[in-house]
This record gives sequence, C-alpha cells and structure tokens, in this order.
Amino acid sequence: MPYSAAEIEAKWQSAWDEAGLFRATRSEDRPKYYVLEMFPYPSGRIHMGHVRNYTMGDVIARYKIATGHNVLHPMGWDAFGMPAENAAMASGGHPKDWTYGNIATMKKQMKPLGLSIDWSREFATCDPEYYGQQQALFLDFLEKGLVYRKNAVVNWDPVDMTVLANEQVENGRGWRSGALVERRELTQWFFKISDYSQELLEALDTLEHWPAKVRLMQENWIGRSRGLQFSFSLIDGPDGMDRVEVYTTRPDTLMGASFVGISPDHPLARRLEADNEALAEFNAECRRMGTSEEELEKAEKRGFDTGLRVRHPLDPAWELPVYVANFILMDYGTGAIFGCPAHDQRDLDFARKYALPVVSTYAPVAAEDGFALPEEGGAAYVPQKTETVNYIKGFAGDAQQTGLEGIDAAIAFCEANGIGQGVTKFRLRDWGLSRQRYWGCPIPVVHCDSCGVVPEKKENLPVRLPDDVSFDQPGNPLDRHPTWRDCACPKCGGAARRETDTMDTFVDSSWYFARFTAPRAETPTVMEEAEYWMNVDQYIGGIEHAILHLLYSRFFARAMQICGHLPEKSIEPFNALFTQGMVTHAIYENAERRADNGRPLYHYPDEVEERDGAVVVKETGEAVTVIPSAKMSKSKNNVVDPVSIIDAYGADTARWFVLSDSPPERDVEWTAAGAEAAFKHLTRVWNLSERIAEMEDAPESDADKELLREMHKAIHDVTMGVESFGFNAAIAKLYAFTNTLSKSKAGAATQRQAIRTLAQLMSPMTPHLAEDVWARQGGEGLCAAATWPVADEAMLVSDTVTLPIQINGKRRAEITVPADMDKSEVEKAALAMNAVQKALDGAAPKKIIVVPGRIVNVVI
RNA sequence: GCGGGCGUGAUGGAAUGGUAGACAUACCAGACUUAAAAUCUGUUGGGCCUUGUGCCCGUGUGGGUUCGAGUCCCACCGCCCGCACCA
Repeated sequence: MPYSAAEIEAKWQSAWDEAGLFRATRSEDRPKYYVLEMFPYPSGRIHMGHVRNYTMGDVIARYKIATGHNVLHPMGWDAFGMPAENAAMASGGHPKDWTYGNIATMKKQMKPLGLSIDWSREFATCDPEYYGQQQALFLDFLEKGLVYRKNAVVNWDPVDMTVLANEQVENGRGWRSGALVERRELTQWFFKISDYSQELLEALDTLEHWPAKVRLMQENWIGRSRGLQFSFSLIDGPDGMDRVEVYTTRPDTLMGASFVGISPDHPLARRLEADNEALAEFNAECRRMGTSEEELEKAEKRGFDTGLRVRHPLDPAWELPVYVANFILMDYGTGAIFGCPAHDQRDLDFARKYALPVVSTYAPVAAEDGFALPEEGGAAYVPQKTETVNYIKGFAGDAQQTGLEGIDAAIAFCEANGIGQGVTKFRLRDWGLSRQRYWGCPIPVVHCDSCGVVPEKKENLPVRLPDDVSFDQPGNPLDRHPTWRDCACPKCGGAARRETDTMDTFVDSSWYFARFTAPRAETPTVMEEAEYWMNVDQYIGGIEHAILHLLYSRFFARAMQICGHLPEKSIEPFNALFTQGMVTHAIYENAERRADNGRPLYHYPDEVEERDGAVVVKETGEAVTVIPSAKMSKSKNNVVDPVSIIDAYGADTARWFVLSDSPPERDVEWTAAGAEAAFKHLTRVWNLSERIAEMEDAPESDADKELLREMHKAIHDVTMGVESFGFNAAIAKLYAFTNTLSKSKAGAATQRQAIRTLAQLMSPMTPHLAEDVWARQGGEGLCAAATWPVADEAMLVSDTVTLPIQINGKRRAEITVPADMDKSEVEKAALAMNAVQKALDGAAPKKIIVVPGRIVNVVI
C-alpha cells in the first residue's frame, strides 16, 4: 500500500479523540505538565508561523504524555483588537461576526494538524464569559489601588476625530485621513506596574529557564538607574516657579553643565507658552511629532531658548540658559535635564548647534593618539563606568577615579552639602490601558456628576458590548450609543454615563494562561485548579513578545495573587520560556515593471520559474529579483498557506518540515524543495515499515547487535534533542537512524523492534505516521499513549575510541585505542606513530596534552 | 537614536573550548527503465602537485586570550527583532 497521509491522519485523529487522550483532568497519580503556546489572533487564516509554533508545543506535549505526565495543552483566541474594527469600517460588517467567523475558519484549519489540544477548554477573549471575569479583576485591582487615572498623551487624528495607534501614524500623518497627527492629552486608566519595578527586576534572576536575552531585554526595559535629583534655581521665573528640578545619572559632570533643557510638556514650558507665541509655536510643532520613543530619538534635535536663566547649584554666580528641547521626555525623570556637551554626544550636537559652551570635567588617563577634547573639536568623551578617568574639573575628590566612583562621590558630596539627593529611578512607566475603541473589554466604571468615578457592581458584570453599533461615522461608536452609554449611577442611582473606553488587548493576554486552568468558572480563577495546574511549565512564542506581553503578564500574576486569584507560587507564572523564530519565504519582485499604483509588483511563488539560472515570470518571461528569506506578508505575496501544504502532503509533512531545517529559535525559510524532502522521507519510513512487516525471520547475527546499539544511540540523541529544544538536531538523528535501519542486515524481530522505536521517537513530530507504523509492527495500544523508550547506557559506550592527534593544534593523524586506555599509554602510542614522528621531524615535544576520549595535542 | 540578536559550503544547517561542514537540499555519476518520472547507490568546501593515510587555505572583517577558537574577549561591517495605542 502506498503512503496516504489523508487517510491515516483522519483515522488516527478520531482514535485519539475516542480515547480522550488529550482531555486534561486533575489527577494526583502523575506529575502535571502545562505546556502553552502564545494564543493566536484570529486574523482570518492560519499561517506557517502558527503551524511552527503549535507543532513545537505539540512535540513537547506529546513527549511529556509519553514520559508519564498529566498534560494540560489548551488553545484559545486573542480576539479583541483593531483589525476587526478596520474590517468593519472597510466592509460594513460587525467586528463580532468578523472575529467569530475567523475563529471558526482557523479552528477548522488547525484541526487537521492533529495537535494534542484539549479543545474543551477553548475560549475567545471576546466571549462575555471571559471579559466579564476580566472586568471583575479590574474592579479588584481598583480596590487594591493597582489601577488609577491620570492624563496621558495620545496620537490624535483631527479629521477622523479618533485616537491613532503608533502603527497607524505614517510619516506624521493618519493612515486613513492623511491629516497631520497631533498629540492630545486624555484622562486615562493606568496599572501601577511601576510600583513593582524593583521586584520585577529582581525576580528575573529566578527565571533560570528563560532565554538570557529576554531577561536582559526586560532588565534594560525596566531600566534601573542610580542618580542625583537636585534643582537649579530660576532667576526671575514666572509666578510660583522658582526652580527647575533635574535628574541626572552623571552628577560627576555637573561642573561641565552648559544649559538646562526641559520637555515641551514641562509645566514651565506650558506656563511660558502663554505669553510667548514663538515658543507656543515651537511646542505645538514638537507635539505634532509622534509619541513613539523611536521617533523622538531619531528626530533632529531642536531647542528653543526661553530667555530664562538658572543658577548653578555649586556656584551661584554661574548662570545657565534654559532651553525647551524636543528630545526630552516628560515621562522620564523629572522632564528636565542639564546638558553636559563634553560627555554626551547628543548634548554636544545640541551645544554646537546653539553655540553653547563645552567644558570637559574629565579626560582619559592616557589619551590615545589623535584624541581631542570635545572643546577642541573632538567627539563627546563618554567612558565606561568602570574605566578610570582623570577628573580635571570635578568637585568631589578631584582625582583619578572610575566613572562609577566619580558618580558615587558626586552624590555623596551633593547630599552632604544639601544640593540634592541620590535616588534610584526606573525607566519603566505605568501601563496605560485605556483605548478609545469599540472592540475591546469595556472598562467597568461609571461617571456620575455627583459621585465621580464609580465602579460598576460585580453582580452587574459583565458590562457587555452593545451589538447595535455602526462604523459608518468616525470615532468610537460607544460614544454615540445613548442607551448603552447613559446609565444609572451604581452608588446614588442618578443619571450617569458609562466609561466608553475599552481595555488594551494586552490586558486580555495577561491572564488567559490562568483562565485555562478553570475556563468556565464563575470567578476569574478557581484556587484549587490554579494550585494544581499553575505554573505554565513551558511557554512558547515569538521573540517579539519578549518585553511587553511577558512583562505585563508577570505584573498581572503579582496583582492577581494580591487579590487572591492565584497561589503564591504563581508570582512568576511561566517556569520556562522558549522564543521561536519566524517562518520566512523568498519574495519575487518584478524587476521590469511596477504595479498600477506605482508600488513594486510582487509575484506568487507559483508564478515564477527558473530559466537558464535566472528567475523569471512564467507567462511573460520578465526578470524577477529574488529577495531571500523575508517575513511572510500578504502584501508581498510570499505567504504559503498551510492548508494547501496539508492538502498536498498531509499534516505530518508540514509538521516535520517546520521542525527540520532550522534551529527552532531561528527563522526557517519555507521552500517547496524542503517540503518535498520531508514528504519523501515520511514516504521512505512508510515503505520501510511495509517491507519490514513482510520480512521473514533470520538467525541472529552481529548485525542485530549493531542495529540495537544504533537504536539506543538514537533514543539517547533524540531524547536529548527534544528535551533541549534541539528539534532540528533530533530530526537529523532520525534521518540517520532511518538510513541505518534501511541498510541493516539484522533479523526481522530486531528490525521490527527498531522500527517500532523509530515510530515512537518520531511520534511527537509526525504522530499520525508513527501511529500507523506502530500498529503495523504490532505495537500495543496507541503509540501516542505508549511509554517513551529509555536508552540503555551500556549500549552507548564503545570498546574503542578514535582520537585525532594534533601537532601544535593542527590535525596530523588519528589513533584508535581502547576506550579505557591510560593517559600515559595513549601518549606513548601516539608518539610511536609513523605519521607523528614524521610530523615532529626530530623535534622534541615540549608538552603533550591528552584529553581522554577527545584529543591528543603535541606541542613542539 | 536606544536595547537585544544573528553572520559557517551552491542552499538550510551540525559541532559540552578539542577531527569544521553531521543530517538534508541542490549538483554530478551510476543502477533500474524502450524512455522519462519515481526509487536505490555513490561523489562533492577551496586551492596545489609530488596523487600521498600528502601539503596549504577556510566559519562576515581586523585584533586578542589559549596547547587548541565557529565557540571566549575587544573593535568594526552587514542583516533581523523590539521601542510602551500592532498583535
């Protein structure tokens, strides 16, 4: 019989369903294991990235089932968000219909992959049963003071009358209207994540099974710094303003101060713009810039001289100008800085532009050739904190000190002289959760003229989104929905208005992992279930979530614990994290023609072919530029649809391929050739199984022993590979073992044992094929439920070992010796070799290094 | 701009500081076939001539540590990800 993926895949999926193999229930007889992949946004169709992500999780889940764990492997939908509203605006439908329609489609596309998911726990974050519990969490957080209101800046589109996300701002203009975007202040809700800065930072050390790079990125994001907070006294400032408070991490450069810079949003700047039209214009222009940090940092550094002056705290006679500058963030520090051009390149650029003085406070201890002080035209000199420098114009010990010592000395000096205080600050800002959009979780509060902001009563939850909304007018439809918006105050019963803002979708994804432990509960979580299933033992997702999603989830775990929704152990909810790479594909750009709208013209993979070493469009023969390995994107026509791959080759081929060619943390490029190779291999295994099933038994020989030895090596290597996320390496071993088996001269019984083991080792990756081979070769029960094989240590060690012999680190010969041979014996045997004597050419070895089982290196 | 990562044959990649290129693709050669496809077998980093169990070079570039560096350290170049209202 030929290999028919479609047939066997359907068959074994029903078998697993009938056996209820993936239904998770609490049980004390096995250790639990919770494996979770970041849940998908229901964008419309599944893509290869989903296949890769869920296949990796599935490998872990199936491996853990086989090694005797009680596995929880759930799936849900991150279903709120802008694309649903955009679709509604574009085509007139309802975000709800669009979203649930997409979920149905994607679930139908995922099912054939044969994932070991407990679908009984499925939910979407836009289900009222889910977001209602999220509203309950919000009210608990409010009660505990974990959420509060303050003003914050948003991107405002004055034509569409709507708030824009950063990604909706293109070159300072709204993506739909093309209008110049403004910054506007709104009163918004914030989570007090900054209260946990220190704790979130320190706890990173406990996350030993997280990638070091993710921990480092979070550390930098939280951004702890030690510095000095002090003020400059303002000369003839406006009423009530007599000083400018400043925070600096380099107080040792205070004697190099050359100006004071304040944010355009600083209270002083706002006060001054009232009587200064030019300044008002400057500030307005700054506020037209986007709100993203990237944009602020990349923008040309510009300043406006307010004409005001301040006194230097160490020398009242020393006056400095005050500038409003576009690169200073009101959100960080005090919204004001002092500029020290000699030791900060940005300040130096600024000083040169506005002809401000440049004064070095320290210089290198030993200047290299060509070094010039910044005041002599050199670049800003910024030493490492551990580098020793020569303080030439310091004030706190004036001597050679490391940068760090200089900072500490400066803080101590300033504190002793009443100039300022050493403070620890964090870069981490509070998390603004208000969104002025319809398709999100309503914030469950009411605004009452007499009572102010009143939380909705818990028994009135969920505050449901109204269905009768339209998107034919700009703005948030909740704002113009009177019967929903107008309500009674929960406190006084008088006329009040619902909050029409909804929550950031990051809120939805900050606790879904906890909800999976009790997805139908009438409370956000159930302690008994959370106690059993939490924490997530292995979390898998994209590196793009390294900071925000993971940090927010860590904060939520703490907040939920405080409110009694999670056990103490869940303060860090993800025991282990793995960040996988993307699935990429070449882009085929027409080199001779552009699309009608002037943009580049991209061709689908099946529209091009190779002719005489060049890639051309099949129909027209036009030349094509191949851009290798780019992120799959609809607009580039380089998306490969998993459905078509599954239809053509089966799910096992798709699963095998996405795991095989690249290490999981790196990007993998989808190629037609790679998919075919995967299919070819699975066919080979199938054919091998057919052949072995019909073999007649033969007397045992050395070949049997050899095959068993290779089998145990394969068990060992594949197990190691799966345990350490080395799926590609595990697959390489499986290829090699398949080759060994197909050439083996061993007897039928041994070959059957070997191919059953091969099936088991393959089953996490290609569960359907494995199941079929297992059954064909007389395996008992379901392969998916069979106990994982264990490598026999005794079978792994060889009697002899081949050692390379190096002369001065260059390989010159090799020698085969008994594995347990003594070091000195190995040394003797190596020196006695002809090739070694020839290479030595009479020279006497100075030193001989023998690393047992590894290498011999002769140094002459 | 800031933070993080990556860079190895024609290609994807393998390699606890210890024989660089496992495994796969592609290419070439052979078997089977009237033929092709499929399948199976074998070869393949570059260079040299003296064809050997030979020599030299080789993991983005330049330096360093080490008996020994793809791996560790420093600098540079290129590409990718994140930058707080995309999910």
